[in-house]
Amino acid sequence: MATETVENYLKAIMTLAAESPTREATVSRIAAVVGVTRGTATSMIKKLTAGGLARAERYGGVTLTSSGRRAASDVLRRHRLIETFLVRALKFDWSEVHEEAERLEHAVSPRLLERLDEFLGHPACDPHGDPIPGRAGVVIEPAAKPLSSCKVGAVVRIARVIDQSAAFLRFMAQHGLKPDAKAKVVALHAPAQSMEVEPHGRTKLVLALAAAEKILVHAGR
Amino acid sequence: MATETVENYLKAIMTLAAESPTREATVSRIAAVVGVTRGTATSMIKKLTAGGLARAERYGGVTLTSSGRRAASDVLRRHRLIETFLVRALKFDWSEVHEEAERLEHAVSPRLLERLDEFLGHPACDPHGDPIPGRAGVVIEPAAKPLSSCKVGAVVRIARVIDQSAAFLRFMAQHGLKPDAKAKVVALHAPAQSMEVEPHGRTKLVLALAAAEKILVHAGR
DNA sequence: CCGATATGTTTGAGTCGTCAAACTTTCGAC
DNA sequence: GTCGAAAGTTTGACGACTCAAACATATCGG
Repeated sequence: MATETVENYLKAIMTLAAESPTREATVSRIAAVVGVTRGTATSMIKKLTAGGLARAERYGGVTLTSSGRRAASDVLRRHRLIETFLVRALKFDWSEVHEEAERLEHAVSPRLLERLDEFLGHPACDPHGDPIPGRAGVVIEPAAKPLSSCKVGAVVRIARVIDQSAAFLRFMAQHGLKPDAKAKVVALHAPAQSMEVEPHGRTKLVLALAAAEKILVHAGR
Repeated sequence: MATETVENYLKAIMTLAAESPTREATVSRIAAVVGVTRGTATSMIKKLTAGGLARAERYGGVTLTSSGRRAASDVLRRHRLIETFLVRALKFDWSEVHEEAERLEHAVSPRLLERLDEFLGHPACDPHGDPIPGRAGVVIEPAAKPLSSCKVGAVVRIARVIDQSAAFLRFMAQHGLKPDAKAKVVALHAPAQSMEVEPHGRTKLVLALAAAEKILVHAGR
């Protein structure tokens, strides 16, 4: 079994890869996500490659091997099932659960995890709309595009919230912007790098495009 | 915040002290409970005393200071609330929860812990009958005596099961010997170091006195 | 009282994950 | 094209925890 630290690096690499499928994960980004210096990340990545979990060429990007992907999606499965459980069963606010899950994900046994999954009725997504990998490591990434890419007048349904900082999530919830909620793009202010959004049945608000990029949506109807 | 390792040593010292209030915890026993060599335990205990969590005189026993006791009962509180939650909410068998809790106890935040406590209705005891320390670190050890000390004919109510190995707990449950269950001592075989016990409404069984020592009971009625 | 054995301590070494700082390579702006 | 900043790597050190093995002390049976 991979150590807790290794699991965190794997998770970081996989989420970075999912975040922008164009570019591979870089040492700097991995270091930033895990919260260590670049040097530490380099040596840890060396360990991952030695263990057959990742591939990296010198001064190049980092990718997971298939066994690395399997291990990483297992961590993600644990993380997201725990988040779902905390929200659904223990009535946590979705802004609180990320850090809790960050620690718990390394302490749950396979048995406990399956119990949670069953208890929750095998959910497909966590409270932020992130897909929960299956037991076999299969992730179904629902096709969704950033809110920032939507045109004025578009009606959309929130699919997923990428930025999971507590402050951002509280702000989102306050305006009714949770997964499955509907909203309309009412204006775009290119010079100000912002857009105006009206959540269904709520007062409209202004979002920086940088923020709107962290919100994935389905074309609504 | 004490490190996970430190927490485990504190827990070991406190449970050893509670187990036999006559003798102080010894280095060997602590090492055995934590699962390290004596040398390791010695140096760790030195660290505890340096940190003001324990007192130990050279070649003498180990005791917790008041702040050590507070920290230790906090760990115990977490451990036992988690066990209770796993059994009550997630339908785990009481023989399965010890190891789960052993890992989870280091990963729950104070916030999550209070949520659990509330969810469970502030339970006083865990599934094994072990008292759950209060938030302030107060432990109410219910007066109970080992089953092995009971006379023939005594009717008792199970208070607490000290031996928490999965095999022993499964055996106990199989015979209806769980906390609050009633049983009668039907015979004592001193030469064989065993006793015969009849759980209420069940067929009687033979227990080694060493095993009966690990079962605490109230004088029944 | 004495010695064997159990118990406690010290030492030297190893692993894991980390940092700071020096160093190397890459890459984009000019 | 080159030069400087950004990104990646290496090195040496450290803290936390552990072990094995040599050593010191205590204690119990006779």
